[in-house]
This record gives sequence, C-alpha cells and structure tokens, in this order.
Amino acid sequence: MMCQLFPYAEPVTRWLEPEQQRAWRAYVRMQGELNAHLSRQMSVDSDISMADFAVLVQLTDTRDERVRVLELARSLHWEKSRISHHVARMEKRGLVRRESCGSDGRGSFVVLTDQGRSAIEEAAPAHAETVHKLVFDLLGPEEVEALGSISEKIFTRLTTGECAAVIARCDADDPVEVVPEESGCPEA
Amino acid sequence: MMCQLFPYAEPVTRWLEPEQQRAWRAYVRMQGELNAHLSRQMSVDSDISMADFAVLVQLTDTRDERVRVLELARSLHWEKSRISHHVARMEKRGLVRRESCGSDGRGSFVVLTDQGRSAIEEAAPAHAETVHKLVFDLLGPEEVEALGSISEKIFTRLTTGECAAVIARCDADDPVEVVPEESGCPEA
DNA sequence: TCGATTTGGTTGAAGTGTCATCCACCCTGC
DNA sequence: GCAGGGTGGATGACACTTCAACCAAATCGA
Repeated sequence: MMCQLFPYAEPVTRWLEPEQQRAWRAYVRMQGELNAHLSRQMSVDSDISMADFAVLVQLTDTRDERVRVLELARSLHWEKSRISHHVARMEKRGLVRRESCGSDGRGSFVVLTDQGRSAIEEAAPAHAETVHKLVFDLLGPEEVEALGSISEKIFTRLTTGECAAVIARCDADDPVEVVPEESGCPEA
Repeated sequence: MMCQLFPYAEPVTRWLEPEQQRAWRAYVRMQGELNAHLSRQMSVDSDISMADFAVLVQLTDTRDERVRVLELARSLHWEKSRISHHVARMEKRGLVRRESCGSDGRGSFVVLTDQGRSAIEEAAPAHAETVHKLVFDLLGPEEVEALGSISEKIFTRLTTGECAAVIARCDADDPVEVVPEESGCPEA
C-alpha cells in the first residue's frame, strides 16, 4: 500500500508530525464548531436548515427553478436516498414541489415554490453576514487565497482517481469494484 | 448590527466578494467531502466510527483511562445529551463502561475497556495514514502552517465572546441571556 | 422483439444528533 | 436542617443520514 524500499516489511505507521498534528487538530475542531454555529445561526435567523438552504441555492441557480432529482444529488454530492428523503420533507413544508418528467417516465423534477423562494431570500443575507463575521472578517486576502487553494487541492484529491471510486456516491447500486492502482503513491 | 455611518438605515447586505465566494464554496465542498471520506474510510478499516474514535482518543489521553461524562463533553465540544446517548451506544458495544463516581453521587465516569483499547489501537494507524493521503501529502509546510493558523483564528472567534454565549453548549439548561455587545464590529 | 441490465427514484429500518424535559444530587443562605 | 437553586447526567421525541432493498421505465444485445 505504501511506497517503500522493502515492500514485504510490515508497513510502518506514518504518524503526524507535530506541526501537522497541531494543524490537523485545529482544523478538525474549527470545522466542527463552524458547522455547528452556521446551522444554529441559520435556524435562528430563518425557518430553514443548512441542508434546505443548499437545496434551495441549487434551485435558484437554475433557469426555470427546476432540477432533476439526481442532478441535485450530484451537484450537492449527496446520496440519492438522502436527496429523496430531504426533498420529501421539504415538500411537506411547502418549500418545493415535485413534478413528473415528461420525456423520461422514471424521472421527476424538484421545483421551487413561491414559499421556497421567499424562504431563501429571507435566509441568504443573514447567512452571508454570518460567514463574514465568522470567517472573512478575520482573514487577510492572502489567507483567503490560501484557504481556497488548500481546499481545492484536497477536494480534487477526494474526487479524482482512487478516492472517487471508493466514494461511489449517487449511483452506487452495485458496490464498485475497487481496482487497486499500480501504487498507492499519488504521482500527479 | 453593522458598522455604518447611517445607523438607522436598513442594513445593507454584505455579500461575499468573488474571491471570498470562491474560497468559501471550495472550503464548504472540501469539508463535506473530507468528512464523508474520513468516516467511510474509518468504518472500512475498523469497527468504529469517527465519533467513537474521538471519544476513545480522549479516554486514552487521560491517565487512568477514565473521564467524567461532562468533561468528555466539554473537551469534545459536544452537547451533554449527545455524549450521553453516544456513550450508551458505545457501552452496548463493549467499547466503554460506565462507573459511578464516589465523591459526587450524581456523576459518572466513562472508562475504557480492553475491547475499546484494542479498537482504537487497531483504528489509529489507518486513520493517520488516511489523513496523510488526503491532506498532508498534498500540502507544503507553509500551507500546513496556514491551515493551522486560519483554523485557529476562526476557532477562537467561535469560542470567545459573543459566539461562545450563543453556542452555550453543555451547560445550557437555561437559555443564555445574549447581551448585545457594544457593537457588532469585532475590534481585535 | 424480448429478455437482461442499467438508470432514476422511492421506501423502510437502523444509527446518529438536537432539543426539551426531567431527576437526583450538591451547595448555599437562612 | 431545610428550602431553593444550580449541576451532572439520562431520557424520549423528532429530524436527519445511511444502507439495503425495491420498483418501474429506459436501454442494450442478440
């Protein structure tokens, strides 16, 4: 699994270096706390959750304000059953509506309702303000740049090659055959 | 709520600047995907979840391998009911054991069992390797440093002053009186 | 053309997190 | 000592996520 000179030796665990340890623990704590705070603040400022918000953003970003269920799943990187359950709950609250798809008898659209539109319009400004207060008011331009590029590197790693196969999200009816690559060493 | 020259005007929404927008979306996607991948990988490599792992780490970090429930909650930044539920589930699986506290009749300890210890010893190396592969193999030293310091800034913001009061985690029996500070503008 | 496979989507059960409530015990002031 | 409030912790209900199974429509292959 690892690149080493003596491939048959018991692989030695790569523990984290002290600076890595520090950065990692800081990241983990921050990320947990930030998620919690964003969710809480969203539900204080509006009647929707972060998950609702994410769905509504996708809908408002689309011309016609209607999206196929599975496309929604893919753009949000959610599993299809998660989207299905969540849309069902949102529909029950009047935020969206389902419509069947003419050209494909299996498919269905998720459509933004007036109530959904006003919900996101009400929630968005406060959310943006929260993100400013918790994040961008604290960071200089070069830090913003660093945050973005670090995030992109990791995200790319997660969604290409080996990892992407393991994830096998929305279209995983049959468990993907994970073909062990030539080597665990990321070349590119 | 905002610092502006005309305090009685309708507060203007501070939307995100394009670079901020880009960084934020990258961060949000990355963080979601990274969490998902770490959880999945943890459950592939071992019989415990990330949450179990976090609890077990706290226990092994402590002399005597026993911690008071509420102390656990505070060090993990979890709500006390979450800890309570989770410990109950872990106890059912034999990973930990509860013991009553002699000096305080209300309290109880969470104690690491042999099975819990071997579970974390089995899980830790693979987890460290995963963190390397997904994060640190991709970052140079200055990026590691940046990740750490950015995370710490945000975390500090979240756990001090105004925000900490709003969070009001483990000890929130009475809703905290949120005293509006002098100004919403973070000075320091 | 007809069976096999794939695709789009739903459903139900089980695990997890949050909220509100509750209870038992500790501590303080009187 | 004992009433009242604070603290440590458990519990139940509900919202959310995942997993596995399922179904119907579409597509592919012979």
